[in-house]
Amino acid sequence: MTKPVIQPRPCTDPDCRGRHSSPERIALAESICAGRGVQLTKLRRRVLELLWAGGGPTSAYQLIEAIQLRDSRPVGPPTVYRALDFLSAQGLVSKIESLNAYVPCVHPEREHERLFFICSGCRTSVELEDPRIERLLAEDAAILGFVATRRTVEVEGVCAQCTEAGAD
Amino acid sequence: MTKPVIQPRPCTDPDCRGRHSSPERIALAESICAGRGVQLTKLRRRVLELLWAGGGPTSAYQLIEAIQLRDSRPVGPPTVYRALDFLSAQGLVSKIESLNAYVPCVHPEREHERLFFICSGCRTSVELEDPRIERLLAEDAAILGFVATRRTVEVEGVCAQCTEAGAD
DNA sequence: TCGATAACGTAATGTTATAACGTTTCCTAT
DNA sequence: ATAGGAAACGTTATAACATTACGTTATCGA
Repeated sequence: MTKPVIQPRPCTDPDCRGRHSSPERIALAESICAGRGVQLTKLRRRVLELLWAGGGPTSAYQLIEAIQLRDSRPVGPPTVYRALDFLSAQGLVSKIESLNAYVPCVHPEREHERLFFICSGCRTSVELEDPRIERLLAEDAAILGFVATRRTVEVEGVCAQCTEAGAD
Repeated sequence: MTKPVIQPRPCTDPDCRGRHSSPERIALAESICAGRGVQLTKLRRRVLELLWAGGGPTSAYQLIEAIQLRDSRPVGPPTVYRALDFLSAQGLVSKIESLNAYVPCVHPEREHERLFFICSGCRTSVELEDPRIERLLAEDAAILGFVATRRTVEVEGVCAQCTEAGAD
């Protein structure tokens, strides 16, 4: 009886809305890092796991707490921020600027800019890709003669479930 | 010999890129607040002036310093943050989330969402309106059943002048 | 001019992020 | 196997951003 091996695979559903198992996404991160010759160290992996476990945008200091709880050892802010920097650089994590919090990226394998819908009711976020918006932003940038390096698109509001569940 | 009176007037150029005199924009803010029956107090006005004078996204603590310099009196963070809250609520100021800094809004008279192009070379920002992007975001939100209350669209990069002036 | 409300002052504190520097780990070439 | 170097991590301190709580002053309508 062998443990079932988790196979990373690219997601081809443009409308999946982030519905993936986190072990599978971690495995995908492993394989992406291996392919690039960069190290997904124990700490970096732990941070990524905690972000997946978080169930929503998680602050750096929440991660610090969580690591201390789970690994029974103290970690300083720089340690966690470095891990977040690495994961961001690899496209495995995004910062939600309007919350000063971090989320795991659902589709690190895709080379797309992401937009986020953030529910103020249940404190969750949904990641989306919309090439049309990317294109318009690129167009506007071109008109200004502006060379874009990073995009932040965040929409705050109330998700369908929270709207149903009653006024917020 | 009378001092020329500055008349606030709506801007009809969709492509003005923020080219307005700041006294004229302050006058416009006055008239908007008067029309709404809210007070653009001395402090709030001073904060707005400083943002116009800043020449780019300005942090709350830079504003605190600037007020102390200019008015020779101490102000605490809450004082400035309250003024920023008021100005934001009136659509006179926007926060640049990716910089934790604030900019005066060029077109408070228009009821549009704004997008910002932020140059990492000269530390300036350009405000733009793009109804097409607004529309796509609304469309995506509708698909998710998401009720949007606030949008943040920020593009970081290098502006035309800085690109010309040499690599950044 | 009284009372209510909005605006502001002040002290303390909470939250987010980075600088600076030393130690460990890991890989590579010999 | 091992010396050298780079990458990753640990630790302390501090910088930067933001809010809570509470008291005082200003403003405005009845």
